[in-house]
Amino acid sequence: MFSKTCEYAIKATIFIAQQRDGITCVGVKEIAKGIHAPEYFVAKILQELSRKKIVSSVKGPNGGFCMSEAQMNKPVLDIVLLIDGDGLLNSCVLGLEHCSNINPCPMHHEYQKIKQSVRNMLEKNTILDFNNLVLAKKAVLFMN
Amino acid sequence: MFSKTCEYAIKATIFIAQQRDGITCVGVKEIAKGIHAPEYFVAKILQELSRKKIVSSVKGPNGGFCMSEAQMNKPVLDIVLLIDGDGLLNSCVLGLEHCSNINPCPMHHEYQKIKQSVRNMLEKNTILDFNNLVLAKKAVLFMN
DNA sequence: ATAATAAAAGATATTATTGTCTTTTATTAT
DNA sequence: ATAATAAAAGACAATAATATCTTTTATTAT
Repeated sequence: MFSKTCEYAIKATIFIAQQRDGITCVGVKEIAKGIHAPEYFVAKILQELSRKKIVSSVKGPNGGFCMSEAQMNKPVLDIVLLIDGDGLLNSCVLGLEHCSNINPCPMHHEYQKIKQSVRNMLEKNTILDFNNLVLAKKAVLFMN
Repeated sequence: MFSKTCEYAIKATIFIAQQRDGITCVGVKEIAKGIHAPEYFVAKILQELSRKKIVSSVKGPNGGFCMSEAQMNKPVLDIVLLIDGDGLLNSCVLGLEHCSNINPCPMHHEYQKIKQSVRNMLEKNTILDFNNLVLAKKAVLFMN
């Protein structure tokens, strides 16, 4: 479904959103531990997320990553589009170049429904929504 | 969604199913052209499909690949499970090891619905079903 | 029987993804 | 001002996915 990079990106943002004040920073090390992901790799991903303003970053002592309320209220779709592109939502499930309603691949119509429900679920759920589940201990970001 | 290998596998079987008599063989070259896929690569994939009895193969002159009625009536899910495994249907969307209803990742419940509709669509549609669309010229296996 | 055919099997090459390490730059506390 | 900190940037390494080529084996038409 998602690339590993995208999985880490989603989990990292949900983790960062645990600091609700929008000011307190979380370092890469802590994030990597909190989502059981390779530290250097999430560092790279966070660079990209920071460049594209999905998260904010602060250098130096007490630095790290944080998110404003506005950033937390973005749909998870934003992250997916940034990292994996729109392939999941717009590409043909069988890889045809110009698959469409009028010139479809055999799976096109069946797959349209699924695409739509994927888009819908990524659009309607924000990073904050998912973080709320974690804060309420109704969901986790890693396991042993 | 699917790996390239899996996309080719699905398209190749749908293409082979165009020979409805279950006897007439189609060669790799023709299949590769018919689905716009690299010849040697589909050859490899067809080897695996043949080994697992998704398709039948015949060596020598007039040889190639064909499918019996029983084979055509298998759900596309069989191919997906063989090539990509059950990750799409059983793995956690965020990559957690033991994600479940009682110990879920934040996206778990939302994703369950999608997984279910993917499984459903792969289970209820057979290779023959999709081939019917192609025969009826209501769908294509390649584009220019 | 023999030559031609086509898949099976095995080996190799290329590219993309994932993961790691080092150096540089900006910030902050002292 | 300076040293310590932590992200940014760039380079590199390992692995997996995709793609290609060669040799072997089985089959069939002659």
